[in-house]
Amino acid sequence: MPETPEIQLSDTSLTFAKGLAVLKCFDATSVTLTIPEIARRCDLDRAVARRLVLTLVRLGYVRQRGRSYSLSPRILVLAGGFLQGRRFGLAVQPVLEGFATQLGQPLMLAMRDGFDAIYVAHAGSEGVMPRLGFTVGSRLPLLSTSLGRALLTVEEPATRAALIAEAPLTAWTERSVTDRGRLAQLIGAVPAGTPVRASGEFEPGVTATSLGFRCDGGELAAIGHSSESALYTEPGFPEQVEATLQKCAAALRGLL
Amino acid sequence: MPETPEIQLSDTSLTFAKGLAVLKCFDATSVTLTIPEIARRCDLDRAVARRLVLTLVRLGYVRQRGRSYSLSPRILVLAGGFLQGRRFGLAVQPVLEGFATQLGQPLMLAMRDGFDAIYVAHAGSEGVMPRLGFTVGSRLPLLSTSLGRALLTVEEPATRAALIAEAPLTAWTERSVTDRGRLAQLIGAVPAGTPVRASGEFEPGVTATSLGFRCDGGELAAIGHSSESALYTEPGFPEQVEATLQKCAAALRGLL
DNA sequence: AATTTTTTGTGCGATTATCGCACGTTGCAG
DNA sequence: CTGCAACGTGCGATAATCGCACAAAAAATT
Repeated sequence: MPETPEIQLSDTSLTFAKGLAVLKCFDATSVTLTIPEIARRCDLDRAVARRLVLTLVRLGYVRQRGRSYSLSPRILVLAGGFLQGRRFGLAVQPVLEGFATQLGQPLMLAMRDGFDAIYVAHAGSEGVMPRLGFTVGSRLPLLSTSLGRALLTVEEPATRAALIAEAPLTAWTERSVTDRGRLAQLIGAVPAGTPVRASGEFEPGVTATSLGFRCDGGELAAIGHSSESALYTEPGFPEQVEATLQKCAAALRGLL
Repeated sequence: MPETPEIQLSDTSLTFAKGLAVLKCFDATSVTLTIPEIARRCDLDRAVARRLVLTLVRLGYVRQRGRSYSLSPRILVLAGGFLQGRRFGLAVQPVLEGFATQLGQPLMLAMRDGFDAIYVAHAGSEGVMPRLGFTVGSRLPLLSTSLGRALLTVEEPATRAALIAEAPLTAWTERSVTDRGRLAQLIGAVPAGTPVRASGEFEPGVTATSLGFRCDGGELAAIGHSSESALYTEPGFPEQVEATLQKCAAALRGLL
């Protein structure tokens, strides 16, 4: 199990949970939804879904256009609470930008959330974003990306093993590693702070190197670099990337 | 009134609204909160606050560390639904990046949310972000920034007047315009598509130019540029900025 | 260090907000 | 124009929520 909710069963608010499910069902593929659609997706009665959606409308998180509903930019304010509270704008982003321009290559930062790695920041994004369409909040598969695997290397051994055993394992390309045993070999026992490389497993022709690190506050994160695989054949390039990642991790360790 | 919720009173879920208030009270200045603090901020009974927070913990939106609670990265997934749904990663960001590098200057994109302008994207952020600490989801005052005022210029005249009359008006610097009458002169009657400039009103020594636009889908947005005021004395620079903003707005109009 | 005072965590019954059925309506297709 | 299906919404029964009261912990005071 990824999180340890310590089994707090029924002193949680059911209505609130349903409401959050409604909010969550506005995802990347569902820009606008009608009330019946929402009810079906969340397995709610139409009347219930209606009341919850109207609550979101009244509070400004959702906009109504005729009979269809869509998220309003206000949802970003919630994310802003997280980002600004941890000083992503003031402290993290500048560090990332600095090392990205020094390396001349994009860098990205991710944190784990359950079975996913979540994109939390990036710098020098000219190359990577248009191709993959990543934004803040994008979810990456934990086991099929170097960022995700790097996050695993700093996890407690028990958690690491559990995640390798249970996290979804999809074949994205023909080079994807789909054998959990092989994954355990790759990242099951490496010491924390080992750079992780993946070539063409998630996206053909793209190689990525990532480094997980444990922050002073205890938070886990991973920084990564992604570029065309060809670049990695240039002498010294992999070493340069890894050195930058190490320095960047060291700089970020105290900030989060 | 900014939004028109059309007075849907009591077919909204009270519990859900309270839960969202709890989620919202984790803002930039409150990274970690205890249950009693949350209860006080949201004016809730401690037991109620507890149940709502534990719900957030169980669903993974909040992390518990001893007696204090803080947002988890999962909150970004909600924002990701908005960002990816509108193709910010795939379509919007590349356009922004393109024009930003062409101009050699940072560009930023904002949308209105009530009395605030909300930062939704930026490109070429080396200069502006470290200084102001803006992130996706940052809230800017509508009347005191060029981005905010540009958003007003594309609003319906009635809404525009209402916002000029009612939106908060804080003096950020000594150059801030704090007279609503003067603001009405500046932006109350200009035609949609007029660039808006502000010099040192929000931040001393910084001049910003912004342009509001109405997208094909009806969404309102504004793109802006911000730089040291000195740059604007170079001949041709203001014109170059405005031309870029116009082209960028035209390119974005069909995307949102 | 011991005691007082304040603050916090949580069980339980009354009450109230919520659920989901039912009906009336709207949009769509034949 | 008619029939059908999907949708929006009032209302009573019911179950989830509220907030009090108590216990425990922490903090402040003596």
